[in-house]
Amino acid sequence: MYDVARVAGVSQSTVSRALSSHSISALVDEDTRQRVFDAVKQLNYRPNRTARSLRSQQTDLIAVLIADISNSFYHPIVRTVQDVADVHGYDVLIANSDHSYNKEKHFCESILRRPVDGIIMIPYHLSDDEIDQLITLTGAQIVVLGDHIHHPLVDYVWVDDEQATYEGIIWLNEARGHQRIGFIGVPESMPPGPRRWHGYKRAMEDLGLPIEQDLVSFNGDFSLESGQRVLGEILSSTKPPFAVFACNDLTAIGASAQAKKMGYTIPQDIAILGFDDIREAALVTPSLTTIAQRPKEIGEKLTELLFDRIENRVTGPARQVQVEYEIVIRESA
Amino acid sequence: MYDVARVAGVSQSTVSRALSSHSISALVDEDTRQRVFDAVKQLNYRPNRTARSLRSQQTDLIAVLIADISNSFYHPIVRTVQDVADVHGYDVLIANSDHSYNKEKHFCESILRRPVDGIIMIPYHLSDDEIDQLITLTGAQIVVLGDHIHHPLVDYVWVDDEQATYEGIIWLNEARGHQRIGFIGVPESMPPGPRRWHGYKRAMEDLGLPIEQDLVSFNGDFSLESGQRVLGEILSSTKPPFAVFACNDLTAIGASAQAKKMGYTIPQDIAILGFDDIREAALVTPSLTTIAQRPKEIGEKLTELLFDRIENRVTGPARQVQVEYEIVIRESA
DNA sequence: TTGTATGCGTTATCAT
DNA sequence: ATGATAACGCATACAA
Repeated sequence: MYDVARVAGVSQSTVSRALSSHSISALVDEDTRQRVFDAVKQLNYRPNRTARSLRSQQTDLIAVLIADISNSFYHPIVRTVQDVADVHGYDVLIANSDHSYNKEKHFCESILRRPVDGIIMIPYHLSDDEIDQLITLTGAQIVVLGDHIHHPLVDYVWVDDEQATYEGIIWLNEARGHQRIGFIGVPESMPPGPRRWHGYKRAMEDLGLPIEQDLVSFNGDFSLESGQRVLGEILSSTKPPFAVFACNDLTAIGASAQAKKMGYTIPQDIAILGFDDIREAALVTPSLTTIAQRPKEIGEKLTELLFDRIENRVTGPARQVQVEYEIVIRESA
Repeated sequence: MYDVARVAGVSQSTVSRALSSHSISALVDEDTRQRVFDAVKQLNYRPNRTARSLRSQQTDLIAVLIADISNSFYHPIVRTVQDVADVHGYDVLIANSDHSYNKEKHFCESILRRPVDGIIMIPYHLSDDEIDQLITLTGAQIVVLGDHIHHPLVDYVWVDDEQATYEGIIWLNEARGHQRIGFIGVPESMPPGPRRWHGYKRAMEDLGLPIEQDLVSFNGDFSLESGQRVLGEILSSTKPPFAVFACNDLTAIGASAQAKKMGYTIPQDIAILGFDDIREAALVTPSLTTIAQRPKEIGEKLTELLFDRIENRVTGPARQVQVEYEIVIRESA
């Protein structure tokens, strides 16, 4: 910057002013600005973001915490975040939580050392208090996907997956005639799991259907492998025909593969309903009937909410944005 | 740091020394170090990485440039990079090039503004000169996947996909008896494309088989959609039976879907051979016969090479690491 | 409108 | 072994 200043025949602070985009015009003479720009070009000068960050306490960096980069559900979300962030001149840090509370805490530690301007978390196990601490300690804006948070400054995007699951189960009964409907879930500590479980339970109650213990499991972990394993466990204690709702598509696809491997026909012997509508859902055979989320829209909303706050367009209380879902009927149920 | 110094009853510079990990022991008295650590704990102090970066010219940040986060081929690679980087205390920036030269240049621009300690590029279109410039301008270490670079300081990991493709084509003929073998490729500007094309051509020559123009296309772009489109184009100008090699699995899966949609049977009417062995390859029906790469190993090697240099264990001339491939025989060919 | 001077939180050089 | 002190490259309060 000093070099630029020398070439342009001005002081370093004038260069700084000329280059700082937010203080548009007014602060520096048009003629001076031009000289500075010429010098910048001539010297091929680039501002150093590290120095700028140190001084301005702003990093032009956002972090995205997802469960796992290899779960396709997150791709359209992350990709949208990356693209929008890029337009705003921001870079994107991506970390995986593997649905683990410990890794989320680890993530917070990282963020404490390398402050970012904004954080997007999907999903998250942190308590309101922990989120609050993260905010006050780092000064970052936070937006999340999910509705189990109530912090005055944390905007969230949410999908009513309790109701979505409810409707899915009702549909399995009313449209497909299933009486025996199972549930492949995850431990209570994995956020969207319990909500979907409640939707299932409510639906079964409203339908007057018994919940068969043999058809219910919380041993999944959102992975394809866990779907295979859990369906195997179920089949070792009870026999088809039945239908089963899997907490996400990866699990559903695993369950489907396992059922096929054990010689059962889908959906005749075992009907399977998933959740998410990831790309693979349409690719597998039989293709997966599932409750579709709209990840691109989710990504857009999250990023919008975040930049609204990062760029100070919004300072008021937490906002909520709901994104729709829909049942996509394919072959597995 | 000043607060810590006050509590520990030492000077700020002593705190710095006590905390700087590379200057192990020796520099500061064990007793003093302990007092500092206690103070750090008591005050819940965290070093500020931005300030550290400004001073040390080291960012503890690496960037990974991939084509597209939604292509599963990259997931195990990226995930490995993230995990290893985390162990080293590094954060990972991820950017998408969409196989576009312009976006790669854009990426370089970003990196120029926000220096990183290391860069992993897969794939890349940049010329040796451009890479060289990136290195001298940013001081970053660079490692790449692919062998079309010759820079004295850029280590690379490579898979002999020319030979892999060659063997794949030979296999289609010798093991499966195909005489008519097509090629779904990409424009010459997309790095691994040409290498695979050469492997195909060499195999066809060695087999004494004619290359039918109607069965060859460079209109793909590594996407699923392009596979559908290109196979449609091929089918509009010639009729099965034939076999076709697709430049990557996504394209192969698209082609497979299109063939099925148009009423053809795989592999009887149209046999399909892919490249990569992404997770979906085993999931689709018919499951995809493909040339498997070892993405996890690729990720490990890339990260190893990179940190060897970042952490100054290696300073010599560029190293090359070759990773194996193998044909995975499933149902599509 | 421009320049001077200061400090953001570290690391590193130099004395002591 | 420790403590002053000077950068690192920039943004900004204040003075001119």
